[in-house]
Amino acid sequence: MAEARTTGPRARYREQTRAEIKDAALRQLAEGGTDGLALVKIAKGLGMSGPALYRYFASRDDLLGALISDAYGDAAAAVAAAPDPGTGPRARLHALATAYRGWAVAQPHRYLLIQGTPTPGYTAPPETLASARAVLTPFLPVFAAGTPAPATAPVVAQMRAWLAADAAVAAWVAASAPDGTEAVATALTGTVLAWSTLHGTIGLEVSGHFTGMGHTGDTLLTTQIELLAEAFSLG
Amino acid sequence: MAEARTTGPRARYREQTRAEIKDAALRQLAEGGTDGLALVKIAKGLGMSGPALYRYFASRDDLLGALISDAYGDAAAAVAAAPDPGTGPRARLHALATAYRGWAVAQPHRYLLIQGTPTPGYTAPPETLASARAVLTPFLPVFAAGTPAPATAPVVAQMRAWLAADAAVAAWVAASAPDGTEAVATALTGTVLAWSTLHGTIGLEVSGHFTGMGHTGDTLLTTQIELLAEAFSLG
DNA sequence: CGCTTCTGTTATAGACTATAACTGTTGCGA
DNA sequence: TCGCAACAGTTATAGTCTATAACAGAAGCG
Repeated sequence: MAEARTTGPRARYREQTRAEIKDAALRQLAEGGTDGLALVKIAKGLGMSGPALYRYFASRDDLLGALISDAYGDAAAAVAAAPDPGTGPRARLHALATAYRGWAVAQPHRYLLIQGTPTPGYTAPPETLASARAVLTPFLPVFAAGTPAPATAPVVAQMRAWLAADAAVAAWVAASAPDGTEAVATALTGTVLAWSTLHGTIGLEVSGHFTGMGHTGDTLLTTQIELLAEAFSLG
Repeated sequence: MAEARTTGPRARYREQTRAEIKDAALRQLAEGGTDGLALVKIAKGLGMSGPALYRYFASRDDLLGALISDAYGDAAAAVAAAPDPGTGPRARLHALATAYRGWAVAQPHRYLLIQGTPTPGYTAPPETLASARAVLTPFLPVFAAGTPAPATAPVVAQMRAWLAADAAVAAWVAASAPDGTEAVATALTGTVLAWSTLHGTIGLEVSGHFTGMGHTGDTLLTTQIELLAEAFSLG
């Protein structure tokens, strides 16, 4: 391999082929789950044979990692593209949550990719962690102006400690809530709670645990988010 | 196969071997994840060779299904064994939630087994669904006496409709909250919200998404549950 | 006491990941 | 413009794993 070029016609063709491979992989993923993803089948589908794929992805895990990274990026874009109703943070929060759920429900297999843990000892590469953070970034300003309920005090305290210890996180949050340390801690607290709430409703829905039950993921999410908005007295 | 006997020394030996296989499988699962589970390795570990395992489990999926079913049963037992502080529903709710999280954190691989979706089109067998329901049963009476916040109205309405349409669910809930339809709908609403909350916090924690972040799953869960208790005005 | 059922074996087919060794092609610079 | 180095693709092959087939021995039940 040794540091492949980044420009020129060859690099362009290479990127295109990588994209085609990922497309085919996503199609397989959509119907067979992670187990259904077989490199040899992808290759056959693209008219090439077996080992040729290894020119583009070092291994099956490498391909999966690329798909995960893409999924985070795509999810972050979907959330970032959420409309701002312009009627205050509460409506904005609902818009963000709806956008995230909409993305997840439209492509469950990609959400499952994000949700899952490949292997117990696995730790995501830094680039992926940054993408994961990007998904949550739009939530920060929503909570910055909120007033957290007394029950959230323990989490707020932990967030304060985290912000003091980790400069990178502090910088990330401060960019979205530049109104002083208290607002920063509040923003981070609300965002983490929102993250957990989103994962609770969407994760269960996407995993099919709601089928045959008398409620929709839509209603459940809206209600949970509304409770969260009230806990922060959002206007 | 054809309807194997259920008593006698042979059946007993069979059950013991099945248990040993499942034990070995869980050990593999704990270190290698679902992908690390290889029937041939399990067999080697038990001193038998390869295909012998198929006398006890029809396939890899069959073994995984048994593990999932066991996990649900074990989780339900852990929740059912949660202590009752005796100081009202709010403390009881915290005790139930803590018990569930404790079980999940102690054996993450088994929680991931429950959480995961084997394949997109997969639907759990009825026996497993019943076990899944058993996990939530102790939560029902906690919410039966609560007063749901206005924001939960849409979910309550859907629960009412579900109860009216599905007699089995109605019977299940009524056994834990026999005070009339309104209390029944409230109990079911609270339980579903609690389920979602639990999955949100525990799922993220067990999947390792909290590592390096400045908060603990413990604090986050307690806070979320406290917010839920307030939404139902639990005493 | 013999037969049937159950448990285990080896052999084997088939799918898949991954590497090795080799061949053809293409773009880039001297 | 021509040569070569980097690259894309091939077949062959090793190794792992699931699963079935065919067969051999042992245990229990009537």
